[in-house]
Amino acid sequence: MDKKDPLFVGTLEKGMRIIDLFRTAHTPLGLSDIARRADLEKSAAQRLCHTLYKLGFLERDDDTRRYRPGMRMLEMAFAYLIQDRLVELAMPRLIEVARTFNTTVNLSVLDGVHIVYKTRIPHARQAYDTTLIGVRQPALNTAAGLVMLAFRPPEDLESVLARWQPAAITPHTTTDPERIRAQVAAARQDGYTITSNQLMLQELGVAAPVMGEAGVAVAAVSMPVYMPDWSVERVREELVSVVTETARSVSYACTAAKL
Amino acid sequence: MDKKDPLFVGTLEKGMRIIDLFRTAHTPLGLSDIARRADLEKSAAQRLCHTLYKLGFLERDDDTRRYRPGMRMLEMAFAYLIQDRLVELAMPRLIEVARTFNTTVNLSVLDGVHIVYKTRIPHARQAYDTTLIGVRQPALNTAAGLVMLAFRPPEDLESVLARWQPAAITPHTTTDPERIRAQVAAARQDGYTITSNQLMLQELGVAAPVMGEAGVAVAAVSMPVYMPDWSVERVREELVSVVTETARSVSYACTAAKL
DNA sequence: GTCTTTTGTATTGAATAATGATACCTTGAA
DNA sequence: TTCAAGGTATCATTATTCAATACAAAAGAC
Repeated sequence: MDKKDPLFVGTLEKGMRIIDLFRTAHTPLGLSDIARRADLEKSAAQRLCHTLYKLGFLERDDDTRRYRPGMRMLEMAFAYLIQDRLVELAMPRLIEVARTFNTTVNLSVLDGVHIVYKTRIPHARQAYDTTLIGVRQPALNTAAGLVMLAFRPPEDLESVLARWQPAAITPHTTTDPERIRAQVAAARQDGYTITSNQLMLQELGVAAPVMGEAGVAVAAVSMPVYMPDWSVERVREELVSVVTETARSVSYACTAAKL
Repeated sequence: MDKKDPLFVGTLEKGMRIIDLFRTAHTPLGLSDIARRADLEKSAAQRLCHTLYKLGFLERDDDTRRYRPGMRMLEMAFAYLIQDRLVELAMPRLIEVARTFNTTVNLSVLDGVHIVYKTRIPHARQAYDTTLIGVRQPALNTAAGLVMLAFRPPEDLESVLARWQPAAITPHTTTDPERIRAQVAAARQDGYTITSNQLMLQELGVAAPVMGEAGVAVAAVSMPVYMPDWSVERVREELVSVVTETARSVSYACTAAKL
């Protein structure tokens, strides 16, 4: 953050900034476009893209001359996940649940004002981007985010609320801080939470916390389902016990593994 | 590759080299270790790691002072996959098959002498690292790799054979080029191939090619199963039609989408 | 189809920013 | 406690990146 950090290698940061563009730009990008978006001189963008291309972190459409993410970016996910004990412990349990109840099951963690999906076992027909790992979503508009904040120190919630920039993604997206506080409080009581129509119409979410040591949530197990097949009532009856049990099972495994 | 490339940004390459270390080092690494493995001066490693850490591409265990992959590395997978039409088209079909036949289903592509898994729908109990995307495996020791090479120009196979460094990962791993040639030829006849005990004992693999335009394989659908539940015969009877049908279905979707 | 604008590519001198040597702290093993 | 190995901080030097520029090649406008 501080520009005067003598150990900070600016060139590397610029390169990563280019890579990072593709998290939000879901389409190939030309050189000028990249330069503009990453706030770089055209020549800098040229050199950095060229380098990333040579290294396999970017691919290039020779016709349009646009760059798009390269397969080395996919391989980085492996490098990350292979060291993630939490996912490793959770995986078999999530698979089992997905298979038994024939639903999608997600594992996510909190990161700033967002949650990030670490694992998704896709099972139903759903939008492509909701089957992918590494997705960021606003914590306060997801069941997983709310339930994690419910089982973390209150200052975490306040911190997220303070930095939160509410956006009404659907007509039913909650944007009122007070309603968020109420829902988090309820989640703390219940041990789970259910959301509806937050980021996508017809979508319901149910989540329960994975607890680490010190009684603090470190992750959340969540299941997305869709209306009209599902309703809040049916979720409460059929899925709440599933997510809470799964989350608890993962929690046990974590503490057993001293994680 | 050429050191005299005037557009090549060495600093960026060094940074990416550090990130890349974690693809093979499946454990946290200290600074000196990183410097050694990436062939960097200690001070360079220090600066680059510091930068990657600040950016969230590395995390740090404050006790051991070791670095490990950061969550931004996971998010890069999303950036990659969100632009991958092939995976997008294949995903619902793979999910469907996994659900119906209650098995794991993988989609992989060829990259040099390796295959890389782009999607895995995990379904059975299996080793953690075989559930992760972005994994690299030697093409000639996987059903997917063999079947892709069977439906590509012969020079591709020769090229891979030439660069191949056979390693007997299990006692039954094929290391004889002639046997590989024979198996690829058979795969071309049959439209599928079955492997056994190649990279893991008790493991069987069956794969069929996803064809792009020009009648060339662009990917492969594969299913791993395990003895003694499964045998080559049972795979032939029950799974061959599944993988070939799935692969064909994905192929159709690809050509329909002009991919 | 021609003209104009925008985008991509190649080259270069200048100076900034990365370098790597070194010295100083820490940590953990002996 | 000592010592070796690993981590951190600092700084003069110069190799590397930088930004300007010129050229080429597309893409749009008319």
